[in-house]
Amino acid sequence: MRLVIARCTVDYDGRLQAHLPEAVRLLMVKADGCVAIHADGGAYKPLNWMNAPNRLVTDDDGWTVTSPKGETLRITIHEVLDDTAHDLGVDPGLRKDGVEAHLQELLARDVEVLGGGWKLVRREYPTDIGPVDLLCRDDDGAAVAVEVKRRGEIDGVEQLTRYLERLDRDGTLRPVRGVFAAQEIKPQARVLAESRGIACVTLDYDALRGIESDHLTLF
Amino acid sequence: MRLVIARCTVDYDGRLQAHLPEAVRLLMVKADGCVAIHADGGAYKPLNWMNAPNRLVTDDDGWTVTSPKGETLRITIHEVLDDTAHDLGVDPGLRKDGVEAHLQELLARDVEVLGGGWKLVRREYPTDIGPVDLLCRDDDGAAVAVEVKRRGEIDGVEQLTRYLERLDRDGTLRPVRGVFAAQEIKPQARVLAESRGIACVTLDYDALRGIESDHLTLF
DNA sequence: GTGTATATCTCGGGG
DNA sequence: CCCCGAGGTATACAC
Repeated sequence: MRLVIARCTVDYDGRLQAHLPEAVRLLMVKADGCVAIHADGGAYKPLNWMNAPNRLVTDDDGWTVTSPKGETLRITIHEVLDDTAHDLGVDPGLRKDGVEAHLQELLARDVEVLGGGWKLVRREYPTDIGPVDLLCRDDDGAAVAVEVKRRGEIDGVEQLTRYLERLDRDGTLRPVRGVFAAQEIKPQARVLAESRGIACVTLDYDALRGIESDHLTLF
Repeated sequence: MRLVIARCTVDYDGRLQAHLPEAVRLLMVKADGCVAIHADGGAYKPLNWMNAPNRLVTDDDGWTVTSPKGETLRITIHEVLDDTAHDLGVDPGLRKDGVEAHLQELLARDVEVLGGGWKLVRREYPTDIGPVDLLCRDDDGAAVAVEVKRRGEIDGVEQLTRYLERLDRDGTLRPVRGVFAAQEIKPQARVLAESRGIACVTLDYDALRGIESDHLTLF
């Protein structure tokens, strides 16, 4: 991600036409090529932008961004006040479903729901391709990776499979079993999971909440 | 504007709950207090954000942002890779050309584009469920309600239909015809409109501007 | 303030 | 690819 603070004027011609008079602004260029021009206010929406894919050409006076759809964004740069770049890597992504987030939290508190004597090692256990929802140890001390979903579909099984493949390279964990836990598991996902030796568990959200309530009442 | 590149995890609790696992991201704090968390891709929308007004409190482990509406954004900062701040000043603002308001304005000046002898009664003619874009009288003095859109889709036809139903209750206007005017009209919208006796007109923005220019040159 | 309509809406799912 | 629907929609404007 490249961040440039510059005094600039901007002209956009595409779905409409827009013009920004000369002022100091932030120019943000992301790794996927998208460009956004931010003022120092006005919520998160930029004044002007171009979504990926597009082509950025620089010259002595500024930048020209063109998209395959025929949009053009011309940024005339009068003065550069700062210019930095950072490699952020691929983001593991947002977990946005309130129910799913809560499911993971509830399950983390009561991993014994998955098996008697199980212990939680940690939530969001990191691997180099992203975090596993839960890493546990079963009653024999064997490692178990758990993927939690609200609706269990094939891509969730694929995701867990990739994590298992990574975790299995760690000698302190190997062998790592997998558990696919969801409120509802699609038949195709169940077939795929079980063909890979991944256990499927159907979660009862209300029952988990009930368990939570019981624990809370203990205190 | 403060720009921080940091390895962080994020939890939002408000209108929903959301969680971001640990990764390197851009934290943007604008002068009005709003906070946005960007990954290195995915258009201009941040992964997570908090609009102004809000309160930002920092501690040893990160930031806590709270809004008056009871939302909280917790940013746990594991490592700071960069931290800069710039005073951008107040932006002179964006000038747009070609949005629906402009189309409506152009058409209001030249309602004869819709039919010879037509007269504008008023723009934004009020009904009890919202304003009609244009109310006109045709060459026979009959009332015509015009809905202007940049892109004519089904919901625009529904909107005009609701207005027509209201206007038709007014004895001084009844019967009221409808015209759906847009730069581009989707086939489904056209079919629905015509099935309801609503005429469709495709607008040529450049031509309307040309007409405007001609008028201007007359002065 | 509440309500309505717009947006370079964005973003994701399904056909 | 388009169509359709939801969004932590945000934003402007009228009542």
